[in-house]
Amino acid sequence: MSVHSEPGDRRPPISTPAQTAKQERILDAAVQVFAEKGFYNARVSDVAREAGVADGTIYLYFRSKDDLLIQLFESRMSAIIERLRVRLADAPSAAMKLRLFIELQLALVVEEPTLAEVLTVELRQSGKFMREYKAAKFGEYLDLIEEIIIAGQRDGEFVSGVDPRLVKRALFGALDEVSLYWLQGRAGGREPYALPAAAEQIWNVCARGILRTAGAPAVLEPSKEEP
Amino acid sequence: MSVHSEPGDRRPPISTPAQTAKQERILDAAVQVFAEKGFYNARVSDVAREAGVADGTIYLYFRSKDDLLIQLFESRMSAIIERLRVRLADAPSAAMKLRLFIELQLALVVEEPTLAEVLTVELRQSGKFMREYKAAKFGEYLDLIEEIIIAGQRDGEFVSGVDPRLVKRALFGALDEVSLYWLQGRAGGREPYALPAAAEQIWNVCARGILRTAGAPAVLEPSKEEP
Amino acid sequence: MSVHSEPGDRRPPISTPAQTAKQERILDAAVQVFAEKGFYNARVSDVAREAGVADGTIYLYFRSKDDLLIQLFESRMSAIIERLRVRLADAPSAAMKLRLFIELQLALVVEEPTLAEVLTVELRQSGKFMREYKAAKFGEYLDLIEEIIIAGQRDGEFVSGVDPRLVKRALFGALDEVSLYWLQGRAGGREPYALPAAAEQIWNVCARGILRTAGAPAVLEPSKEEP
Amino acid sequence: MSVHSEPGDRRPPISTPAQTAKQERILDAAVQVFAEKGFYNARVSDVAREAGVADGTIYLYFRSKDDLLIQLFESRMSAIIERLRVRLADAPSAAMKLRLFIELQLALVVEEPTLAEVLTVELRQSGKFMREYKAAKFGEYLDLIEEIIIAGQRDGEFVSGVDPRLVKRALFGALDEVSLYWLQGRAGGREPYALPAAAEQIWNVCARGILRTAGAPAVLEPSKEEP
DNA sequence: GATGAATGAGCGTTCATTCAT
DNA sequence: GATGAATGAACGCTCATTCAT
Repeated sequence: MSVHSEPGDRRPPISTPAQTAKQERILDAAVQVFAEKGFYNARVSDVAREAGVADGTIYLYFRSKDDLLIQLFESRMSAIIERLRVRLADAPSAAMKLRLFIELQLALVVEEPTLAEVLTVELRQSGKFMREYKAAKFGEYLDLIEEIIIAGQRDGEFVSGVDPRLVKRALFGALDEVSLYWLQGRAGGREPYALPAAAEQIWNVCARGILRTAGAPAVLEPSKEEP
Repeated sequence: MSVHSEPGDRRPPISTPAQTAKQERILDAAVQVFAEKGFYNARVSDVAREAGVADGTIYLYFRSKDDLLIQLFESRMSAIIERLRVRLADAPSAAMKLRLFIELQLALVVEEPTLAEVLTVELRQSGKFMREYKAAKFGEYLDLIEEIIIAGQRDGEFVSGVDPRLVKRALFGALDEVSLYWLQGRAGGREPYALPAAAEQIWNVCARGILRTAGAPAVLEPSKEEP
Repeated sequence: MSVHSEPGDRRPPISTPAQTAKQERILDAAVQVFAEKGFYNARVSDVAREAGVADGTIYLYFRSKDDLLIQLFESRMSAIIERLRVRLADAPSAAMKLRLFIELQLALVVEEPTLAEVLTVELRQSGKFMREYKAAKFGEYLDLIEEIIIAGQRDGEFVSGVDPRLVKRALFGALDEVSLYWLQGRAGGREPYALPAAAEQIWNVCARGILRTAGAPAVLEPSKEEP
Repeated sequence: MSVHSEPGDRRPPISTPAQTAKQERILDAAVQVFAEKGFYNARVSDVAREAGVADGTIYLYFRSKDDLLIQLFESRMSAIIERLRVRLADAPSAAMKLRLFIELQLALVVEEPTLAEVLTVELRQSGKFMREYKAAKFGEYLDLIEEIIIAGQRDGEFVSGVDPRLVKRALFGALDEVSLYWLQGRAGGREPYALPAAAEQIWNVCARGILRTAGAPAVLEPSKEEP
């Protein structure tokens, strides 16, 4: 498999006004198929069948199977980022933004588990070759966290002793793994914890840590009653 | 394979005393190759060449390419778990154990980055089919965290408001992602943070959270000066 | 094949009106190749080259190499059985039918020696696994003989002291071996007997036996002058 | 696979006085294994395991897997031919000899079904490459029949209108196929006819044919009461 | 002589991609 | 643009054969 797209590729991505609906159909089908079988075990013809198009049609909209995964990632991440941006704008403080981010992130997993599965599990799967492509949108996503941390530190809400670049990674990893476990438990008939409750717990740990100490409340109040 | 092959044909794993060195050679080679190319993009003959054996020799020790990955995981995880257990036994408190766990975990990444790469990145890659096999050793690994949390809650060191099953996942995910980013940055010429320093920051967040509040020190002292 | 493949993945046989010509091309090629090299020594790519298609194309029409052999057998035997049925319908008596069967059978070997070679030699070759598949069409073929014997016994033309199930086997075996020898002699530059003449002799032995006895003509007259 | 033995082959067949017992053990094992799985589906290591020797030991006694089959054939056929010769010498007439041949042949199948299976089924299987090797011993075997026929014709016992070269083939084929069916039925839980009774019927057909005619007994008396 | 671990050529099968219709 | 039959490179795995011990 060619990992890197050739510069001389003949088939440029198409963006006809109405026929992009078909491109979207293919992307939706890819989400389903990749979530079910994994990227490497999914065949292009599986995606085609799921999308109700011919195998060759895939190649009118995507350069390759790899490109399908990349565009899937770009497309879905853009929507998620946009949505998060809008929602986060309303939160009055960095703490509230961060808490909301956690809640929204896990809510997304509940609302669109199939998409979440592909984004969390299968995107890692593509290993080496995805890393270059992933960077753009994935970095933008992570920057949402970083911006919150930086703002919180600047405004004195957050301690300054932590590197925002580290925290964004750690928080993303925590949410990702918690989501993954929930998704897999969902498929395997296991139900370890409710994701909304998990969001609250994760926030609490982020906010106050797990050490029991005098003079500091162990848990923050729920978001609705926040002053 | 043709219609005629009996299911019982499978070559059982060998465990000759001295020749198991060859099995180990193959596993080491697999770590290198899978880390470099990813499981799905690695060919069995790549592993054979790296191990300095013929292709067919692989199949004297492993049932299939999949089995090679599974045994790799089992073998390496067992060693890591054992090592962690021994080191953690010395720590005097749950807090110290947890801090040590984080440090040791990230130290492992620095010491054996190739192994870490396979364990964090490529094992997720095998997607659906690895999940069953992964369970055993991976669960054992996660239980190391869970046990620390439970003990800490029982002894009053940790707050009781968090589900240990959730925390173990979240912490693992955080460490995993932080490791992954460090590993990838290493390959890509990027150097975002030193892993030992990252361990300290992660511990601080786990311990005290990121909220700046009066009456509680924002950062815990480094481990050497810990009472 | 890897662990992940669903059992239902199998490509079903296609039966597009015009493209079935390609299936026929492949079967013809398989007859040639199997006759020349034998089933086990023939490679799928040999058949593909002979048919003028790519290797993968074989698998658009046949599930496996084994399936190719099975379908070859079914297809060619069906045609032969049909042809025999039509020709045998005209024969006025059981004796004439049996004689005609022998003649037609050996004539087929002369007309289509390559096909005959595969049918007599190579089909036996697939050993254990063909036995189940062979049963259907092969049994139907043998029943042509059995029906003639039974009718002849019922009508008093044939002696009743022989088991039709035995005779059909014995006659088939005799014809098969005689054909095989002729086919091999053909390839090896030997010419032991003309097959049409052999048909007459076999019929004579079947009809009257080889014992010379008074009161019964040792040989029956040729079929054209039969009253 | 190399079909033809190279003239430069290094390993000449061995015939140490006592250790030939091991060669015999291997041949016996080969009979069992080839009968069970077929020549092409049997592995050399299967034969080695059955014989209780190491894989490599096979190659101390046989040049190749093919050679093992050839020597198996030569060895077993020699024994059978010798045995038949001795028994046939006692028969007083050509007719009695032929009848005895049929009886002995089918008796052998009952006595040593495994050997019979290999000889009738699996030897055909080796297709092209066996043909050259087969000739010698197989021809000698067939000549037993031919000699009987020729003698019978010369002495006026048998009609002269049939080619002995043809009859030997036809009779062999009939016996072979009848044996094969019996052997397969034996494995498949079917029991179509007893082989001793089949011998009598086949002899009757050979002797007198199946046509019912006045002035000639339809069935010959059993062998004990033969004048 | 006997062993059996090691070899590596060989092959059946898959599937991303193309292109004639 | 859409199709899907055709392509053929690629790869996992097998097993006859060898050879160091």
